[in-house]
Amino acid sequence: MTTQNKAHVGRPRGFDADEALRRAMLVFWEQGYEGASLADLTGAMGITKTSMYAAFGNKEQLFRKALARYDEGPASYGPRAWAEPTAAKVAAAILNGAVEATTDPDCPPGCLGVQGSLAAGELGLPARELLVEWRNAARRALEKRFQRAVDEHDLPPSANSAQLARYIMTVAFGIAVEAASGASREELQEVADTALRNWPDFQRPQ
Amino acid sequence: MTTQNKAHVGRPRGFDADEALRRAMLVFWEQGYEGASLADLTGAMGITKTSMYAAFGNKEQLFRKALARYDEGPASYGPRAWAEPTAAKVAAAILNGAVEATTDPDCPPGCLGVQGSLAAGELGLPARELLVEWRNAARRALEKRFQRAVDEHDLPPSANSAQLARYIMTVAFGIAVEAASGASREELQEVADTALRNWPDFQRPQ
DNA sequence: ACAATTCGGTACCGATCGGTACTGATCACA
DNA sequence: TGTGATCAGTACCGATCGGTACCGAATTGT
Repeated sequence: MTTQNKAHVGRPRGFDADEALRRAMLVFWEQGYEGASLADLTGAMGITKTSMYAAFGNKEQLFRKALARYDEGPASYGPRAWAEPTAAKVAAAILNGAVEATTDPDCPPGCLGVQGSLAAGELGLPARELLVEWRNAARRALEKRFQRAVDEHDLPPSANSAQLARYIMTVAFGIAVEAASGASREELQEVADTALRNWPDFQRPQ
Repeated sequence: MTTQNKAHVGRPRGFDADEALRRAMLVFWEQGYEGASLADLTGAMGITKTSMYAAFGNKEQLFRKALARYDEGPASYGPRAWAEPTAAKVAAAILNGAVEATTDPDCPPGCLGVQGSLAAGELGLPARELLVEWRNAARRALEKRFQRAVDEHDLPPSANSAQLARYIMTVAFGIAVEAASGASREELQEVADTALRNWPDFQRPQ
């Protein structure tokens, strides 16, 4: 029923569930939730439809687990960024991480959390709402980190943590769109550097 | 065969092709190319499947025409922005226009050129590539406008028109993603204002 | 050895996909 | 008023959609 080991009765699983999930993640990443058929998924996972249903539940739950896997892997730069000592370094780590992750030659260009399901028909609505929440959760976490920086006098008292977080996330998501449009890592790194020049510390008085 | 008037023989069309195309555009905008079924489209257009095929060709051509309609309507702020007298005003018009268009209460949130097809399966590849080209064409037009500003000494000689254009387009596309995530017009206007503060004229010497 | 249990695979489910042949009604032109 | 062209609609096409029942084979604890 789950991917967890349970009682040791019966025939053991004949495939690597983690590796299969990783491959499913790549298919969702490249083709989106609605664009990835079960035939595409199970073909890439190297298992049959029945094995997929037994191991992961159904397509929607497979997508949820693939997104969790994405969080632990390609998107893990996010939590690492929040641990940076200063808000400026946090912002730089987010954008640099976004550039790297969206242009990783071993993965599809772009971001699963963006292109996995940005618009969807009726059947794809749960996946779309899952990603909306995923993106907003990331933004709220960044806002929280920036607010802490204000409280610690790392950012000036005039800084608006919600506004800064939304700006950084907007650039990060825009980088993901540009990567999906074929932009290179170098080109997107310039975008990230340009965006980071617009930081409160560097800002001239209005 | 086309939406144009031709010879005046036979029974005339019984529906407004322009209005039908507008409604199809809204469906593609909200549900994406793959998420919009022919039943969804023809239902919203108020016509039958045969009428749609006779008037627009097929689903892919309907999408192309819906995108052209999007260019003439909701995305028409782009060419208007390029006509602004200075590069700074061009950039502001682009981002302000993006904020308005992606949060128009009469249209789905976000941008058809982004969420219409950012990732796709095999059947949706033509639509995806069409939008990749659409986004890159917009960026190249903006780059051209900025290069003209450099030539006219509106922008400093050190300005990199390609880099600036990609930065502005990245923010615009990020705004579209944020709008699709539920961000309000006011919140996104702050993002646009923040991004515009990062303009060469305002930049402190490095 | 036996029984319990889970495996992976085939075959199939009803529904929907994009697309089309055909039909009878409806119009413009002569 | 013919007459021919085009309309909108019904019915249907093969293929694929996500999902499931059932199967013999394989591996476990007893």
